Amino acid sequence: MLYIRELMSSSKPAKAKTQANLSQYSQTKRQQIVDGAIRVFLKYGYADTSMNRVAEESGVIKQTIYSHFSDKEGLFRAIIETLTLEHFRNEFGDNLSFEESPDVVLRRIGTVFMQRKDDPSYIALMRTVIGESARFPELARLYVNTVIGPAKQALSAYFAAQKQLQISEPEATARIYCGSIVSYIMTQEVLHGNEIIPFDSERFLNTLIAMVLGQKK
Amino acid sequence: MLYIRELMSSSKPAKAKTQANLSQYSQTKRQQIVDGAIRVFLKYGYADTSMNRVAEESGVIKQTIYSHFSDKEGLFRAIIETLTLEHFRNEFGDNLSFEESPDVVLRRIGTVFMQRKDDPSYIALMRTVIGESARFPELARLYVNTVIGPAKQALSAYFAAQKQLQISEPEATARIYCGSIVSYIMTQEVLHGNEIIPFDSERFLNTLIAMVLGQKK
DNA sequence: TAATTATCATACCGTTCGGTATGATTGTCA
DNA sequence: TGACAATCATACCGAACGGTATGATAATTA
Repeated sequence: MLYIRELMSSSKPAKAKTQANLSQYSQTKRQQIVDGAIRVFLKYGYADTSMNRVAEESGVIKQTIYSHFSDKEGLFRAIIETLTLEHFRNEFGDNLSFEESPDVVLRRIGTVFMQRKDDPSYIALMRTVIGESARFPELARLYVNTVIGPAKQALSAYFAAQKQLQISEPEATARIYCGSIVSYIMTQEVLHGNEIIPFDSERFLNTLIAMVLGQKK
Repeated sequence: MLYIRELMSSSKPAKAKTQANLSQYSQTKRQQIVDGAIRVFLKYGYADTSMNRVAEESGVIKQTIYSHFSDKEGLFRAIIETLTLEHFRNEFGDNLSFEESPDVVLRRIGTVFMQRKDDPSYIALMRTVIGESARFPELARLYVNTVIGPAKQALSAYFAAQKQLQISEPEATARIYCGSIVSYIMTQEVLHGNEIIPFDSERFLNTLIAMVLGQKK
């Protein structure tokens, strides 16, 4: 009953105790738990999520959760790690072409980025990671390392490579570009500023792109 | 025992029941509660703050809290409202001079803004308002209305007035300017990115200012 | 000073929490 | 099919929660 949780910690591919996987029956249950926990944790935050509610939402009994995860913290960490890694996969897929003209590239990655504002799970993840960044600083750092860092790095390298743009501070420029969009989403969606101080997202993007492309050395 | 809480709701100046204020003795206790509650709520968030802990931190008995505030939610709302209004007072004090040259003005407000990254209570307030923005959307909207809105509006008006800058989108530009700095603080301080992806704040500001001043029409 | 009012100390209420125990039931696989 | 592992149902544990009751003490005000 205990060795399951060893296999699952940080979702390593299993260590071949008897066979490869405790396939299907158990894995399915684990996925149910993860799916349900994602919904509940992202909706209510860590402190206000009860394990009873997770069990209910997952369609699983509480003991089953504790046979897959050590405790509430372990489950929460696993959930946030999973979501963070998923976001990494999607962030700057293959949008950073060095051959197309910069305005096309900047607009495409800006648009893709901006689309996240309509994804409730993205909004909820931002809120949760930030909201729990005092209690779970290591999860915040994971997010920085996995999502923000690589995105910033990739865009920074792009700016540095596009000599005709004459960008003397590629990293700062990359931070400004991404940060502006993040802040826009934060204000309009996370903080519900939508109806209070509305502003068209395309118009915002246009200004931002013009600013980056038009800056003097 | 009940009329105290009426007087205090939203800190209106009292309705002259017998006299003006229940001066000192009671007011002092209320301030103790608010001060203690600020520390506790900002540190642990709403759900993980217990009224016992607030009482302990405030040096006051639990019943005293409930004679000044209706319940835990009422206390939390009062605390966040207080802090939000305080931030409004300080945000763009008198830094938006229309007579000095734009680079001086932009640098000054940028520097003042950026200094907030070293203020733990500012960091904690950001974290709390965002973290609780699902449970307390009206507090998030209050923050937008009171802090973000006016700041954005003032800077936007400034950009519109400085014709020589040829800024065709003053509001978007104001959002980019403030949003970049907020995002910088968010990444570096709130999410503990300081040691992971360090970047000098002055260098960041220099790039941002140059970008805004140097943008083409 | 006398009466009023707020705070104190302490104990309590019902509920929910994270986590566990027990034993029956179901799925997996040799 | 039989043996074993995992999930189920249910009940329970001690602790902590938000909030209240009671009665004594200290501060305010008339």
